[in-house]
Amino acid sequence: MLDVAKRANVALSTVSYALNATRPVSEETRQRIFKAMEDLGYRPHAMARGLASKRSRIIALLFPNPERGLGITELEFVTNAADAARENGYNLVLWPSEMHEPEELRLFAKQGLVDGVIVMEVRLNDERINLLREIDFPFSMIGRCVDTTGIGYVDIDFEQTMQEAVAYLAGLGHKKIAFLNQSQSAYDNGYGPVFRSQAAFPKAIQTAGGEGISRFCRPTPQAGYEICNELFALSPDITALITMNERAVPGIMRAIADQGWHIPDDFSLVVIASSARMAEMMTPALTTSDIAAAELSHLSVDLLIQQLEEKDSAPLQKLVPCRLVIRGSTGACLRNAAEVKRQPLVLEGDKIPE
Amino acid sequence: MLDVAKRANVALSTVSYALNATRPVSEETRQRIFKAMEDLGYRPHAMARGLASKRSRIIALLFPNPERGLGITELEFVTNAADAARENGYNLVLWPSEMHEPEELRLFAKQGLVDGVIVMEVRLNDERINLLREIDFPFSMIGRCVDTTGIGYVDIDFEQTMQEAVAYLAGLGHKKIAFLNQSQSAYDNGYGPVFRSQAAFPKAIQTAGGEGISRFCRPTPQAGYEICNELFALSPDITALITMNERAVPGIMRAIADQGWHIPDDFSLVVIASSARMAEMMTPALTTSDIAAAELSHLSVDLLIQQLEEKDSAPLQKLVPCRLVIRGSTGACLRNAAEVKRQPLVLEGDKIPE
DNA sequence: TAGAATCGTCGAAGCGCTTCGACTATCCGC
DNA sequence: GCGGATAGTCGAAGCGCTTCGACGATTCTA
Repeated sequence: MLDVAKRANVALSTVSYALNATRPVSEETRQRIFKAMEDLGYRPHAMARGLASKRSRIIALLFPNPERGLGITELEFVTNAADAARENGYNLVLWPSEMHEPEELRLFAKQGLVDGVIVMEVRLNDERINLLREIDFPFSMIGRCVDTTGIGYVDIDFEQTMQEAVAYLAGLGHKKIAFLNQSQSAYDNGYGPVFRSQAAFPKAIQTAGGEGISRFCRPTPQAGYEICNELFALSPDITALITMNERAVPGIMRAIADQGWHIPDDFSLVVIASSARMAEMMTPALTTSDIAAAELSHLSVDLLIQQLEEKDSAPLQKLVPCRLVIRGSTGACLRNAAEVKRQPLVLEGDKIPE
Repeated sequence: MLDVAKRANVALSTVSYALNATRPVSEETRQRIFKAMEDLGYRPHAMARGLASKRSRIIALLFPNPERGLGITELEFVTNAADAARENGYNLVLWPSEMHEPEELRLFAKQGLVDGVIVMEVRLNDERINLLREIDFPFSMIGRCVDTTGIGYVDIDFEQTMQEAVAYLAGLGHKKIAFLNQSQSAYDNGYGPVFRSQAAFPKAIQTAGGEGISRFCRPTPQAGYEICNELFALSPDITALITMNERAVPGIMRAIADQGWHIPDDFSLVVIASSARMAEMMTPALTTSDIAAAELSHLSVDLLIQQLEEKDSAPLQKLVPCRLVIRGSTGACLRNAAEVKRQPLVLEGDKIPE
């Protein structure tokens, strides 16, 4: 840096000002400095910069153990967070779940390596959040806890998402709709999506009219199979099912087939808070309500960085609904129609070149 | 740190020596120092440490755009790399594909933010590797290029993986086996897995006896469907198919069903370089050869760090075969048997609690 | 038992930046 | 035409660590 300064005939500090725009520098000098940097192939040293300015321009993503779901959505979160960070001139480090213990987290926060963190898979009552608040460490959330006053978050709009899914099915003529949530234990542990969708379902049913029935279900095909069998035995008049349990889907489809029903003519299936990738793997391709992972992820990063750079601005909070994508697993119920016109099978996913 | 030193009645430097074990410190003093650190809740500042020592203890993962495959494996790579880094006292930053341009990469390497990088999805002739070699920046690879002299890598052992898959099918009595690779363009672009598996297939067939036929296929259900139809028209005596093309699988299964064949009684299907998650989503659950993503990822990190810490040790190179997991999509071919005993349908994936 | 080797510790000099206070030159309003 | 802003620049003091050379105190060796 000293070399750059010499070559441009200015003081060391002026180079710094030109670099960070922290103080005005005449256009002419600026040009000269940048030219010198170019000539010398100079790059400011990240560590030195971080030490002196007390801002590392690194943020951390508190990443959960990828256990539920298919993992594609999680991957999208990660890659998009890294992208968003990069666009803002930041770096993104991954802090795996082993670091989420409050004590560990406190230590890492104190290390000064990162300027702030993004917390994923926030529980309704999350001790990580409590800690971060307590030590006044900057953060934003993907998901949200109960008391969100004064902190920034983005989350899926479960109400809206559920509303749309139910309305769509009701519009198709379905009168009795089932909802298969994730596991009871996830609900008991205060996992937000399970809690919120569980609450949103009856509301949506009420709005749309008709009848609803909901169940929890462990994330396995077997569990999906069993619960659906129970459900169909109890209420054979169910004609459509909404689930947020990706892992159970093969079991659900199996149970439907066991009833002698054909999707979508006899039974409609929609998977919410899912991903397009997985929907396209099934036959028929599944109607889903996809998580806008890229958008959520980008937003959460922007939120945090905004908080980091302008301390005055009120933290943003935003809900993003899932995007309903209609594929081959939904339609009007023709189960008891005299003459059934079978729909052609939909093989989706042919939009990706190569 | 000065406070710690005072409290323990030693010099600043002695605290540093105790912390890093760079010079001997008497057990007694050490105890006193650590006690003082504990009392004061002291944590060394990562940036300062990095600046002074010229080692940031941060490594970067050059992460590809997740386009092919289902993304689950990629996710495993990422999370396990972060874990492995943590276990070694390192942090892992993600460098998305926008940073892979040689010029970008050169700039970031110069910034001194990271000590080394792990390159994923290495092509046979990869300019990122050429650059890193040229500027003598520490790195290791997941995958490998053509000339691997003197550099550390881990990769899937495609020969072994293919060998096992073919041998397994041959052992079941299959005489004519097809292989559906990924796209021709991936092959032309020098994408290692496509290239190596393409070479490994005929070899494996030769070893096992029997007949083989292979095709490239774009990663879409539609493409899988079309190519299989061609294949079956050409050689109706094919009784088993191996594919490395996850995205094409629904189309493949559809084509098999269109022939009136039933899996696994009439036709066997195995997906190689895949993931358990996806196999369990299909009905029947698919026999796969799973990528040991966790192992590969861990190894690549260990490799890099070892290189970083002891410059003398020769770089390790290691091939890890995929793990063949037999599920419901493979069996002896009963297609022309007089009396067919249909196998019970396998619904897998019920091993994950909750 | 002298000299060498080793152990444990200290003080000080940076690492490559940012930022603060100070200084000069220019511009404005009245 | 004079006081007070403001633009543009400089020098120096750190940021919180590591590491080097030095030095007294032990222990070992012939």
